[in-house]
Amino acid sequence: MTLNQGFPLPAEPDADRAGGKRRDSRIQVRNREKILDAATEIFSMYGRRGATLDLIAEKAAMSKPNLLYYFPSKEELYLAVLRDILEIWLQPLKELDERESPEREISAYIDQKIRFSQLYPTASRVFANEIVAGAPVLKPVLDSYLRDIVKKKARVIRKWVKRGELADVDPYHLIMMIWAVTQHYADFAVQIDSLLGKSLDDGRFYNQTRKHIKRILMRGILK
Amino acid sequence: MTLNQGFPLPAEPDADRAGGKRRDSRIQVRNREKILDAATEIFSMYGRRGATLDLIAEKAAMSKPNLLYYFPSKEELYLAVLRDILEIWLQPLKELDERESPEREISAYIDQKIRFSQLYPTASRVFANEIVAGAPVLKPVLDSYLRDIVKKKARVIRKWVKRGELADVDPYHLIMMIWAVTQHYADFAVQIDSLLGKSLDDGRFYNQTRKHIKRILMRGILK
DNA sequence: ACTTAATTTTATCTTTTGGTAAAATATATC
DNA sequence: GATATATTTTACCAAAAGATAAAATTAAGT
Repeated sequence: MTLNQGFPLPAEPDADRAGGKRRDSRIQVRNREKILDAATEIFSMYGRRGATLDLIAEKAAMSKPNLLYYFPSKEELYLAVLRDILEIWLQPLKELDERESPEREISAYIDQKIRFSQLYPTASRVFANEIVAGAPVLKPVLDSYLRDIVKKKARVIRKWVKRGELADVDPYHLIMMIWAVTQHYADFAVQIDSLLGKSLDDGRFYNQTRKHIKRILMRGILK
Repeated sequence: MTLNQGFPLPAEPDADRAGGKRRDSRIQVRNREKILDAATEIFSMYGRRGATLDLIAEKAAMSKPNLLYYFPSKEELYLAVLRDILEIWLQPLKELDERESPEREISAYIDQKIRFSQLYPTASRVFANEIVAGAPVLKPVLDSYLRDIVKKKARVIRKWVKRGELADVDPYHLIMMIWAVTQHYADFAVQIDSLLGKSLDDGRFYNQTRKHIKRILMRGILK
């Protein structure tokens, strides 16, 4: 889990690469990934401010200065983590296609969102934490990039409504609702586990959840 | 906003009151409330670990030692905040009554939940933060108290299904869905604001949201 | 007004934390 | 295998943060 290209978050200084020094040696790649994974986990539990480099370093099984050799500061590390998450978080939304039926597209969208919750629950929690905290870092991205994508997709949904393929729903509220429900299973996983003793890791539960969400939501919005 | 009696969270030492010293002077009450409000706000933004006594003291407009005169430690303060929140957070669920129609009861429940999001968005965020972080403090409560209430209410919903008043929905998933959607508007308020430029403070938006959620959800679950 | 108890302030201490410097070690290239 | 470069470790620092002690101030009860 370490994608990341040209993302709408200020990219790392990245002075090299263009400059000429070689980068991305095997060990470089391996360690950066190890750190990003550890950081994701720690940030998901303690938040941006509550997380400490000591904890992250320990989880990544390396010394703190060593960690700082790869990421110049805690803030930079946090940014790197967010950048990775945002990319995969956004992907599914971009794929909503008005030329297909809303039944098929929205169903597929829900599938992708719940899949994300299953595959990257900690990442989802880092993102949730950032937003709940008031998006101190992501606010600019929400205000520009995300805003544009959502606006575009709201238009798609509105088109479906006009064509009479969908009940008269507000596109924005519908999107919020899908986000809320699908992310809930990752973000509030402890609660789910306490109440049901289950998690999305359990394939049976995953499918039951997926189908249940889709059934209620689709029934609620299809004509 | 400072209820709190006999809550399923370890109560503060509270050595006095029984002992004999007078408590709860006017100033005592006022300051504890001032602190709890400030703490709620700071904890909602920075989480349990990220929040600092300095920030809370500043927001409460008093010195840090003065704050510690009222709450013996940061952890105790956090507990006090959580205790208050949990009480009002749980209330609505307890009221689900099988003798009434599901249409009426679930509709009322959604109303109460969204009301909570409107009235106590920061409290909702503190709670969200605690759960997203893995419920380090609330886990025992989730595992016992909440579990029992939810189990009881799941039974109510199941009864409605059996009576044929409700579509064949899984009670737990339904409750999760309602929580997810209603809390989303408080917990992810920044995101909503970025995308729609609206918040539940806006009465018009509040009602539109409420109706929209109810429309889709009720359509999804009623026969 | 005077005494006692409650509240607030000032000064301070210790631990934690983000971060640096510089030496030591490992890796790659020739 | 020598040399340069990349990586890791050790030792450390300054600021932040939770907490305490004790003095100073304010409020309450008589």
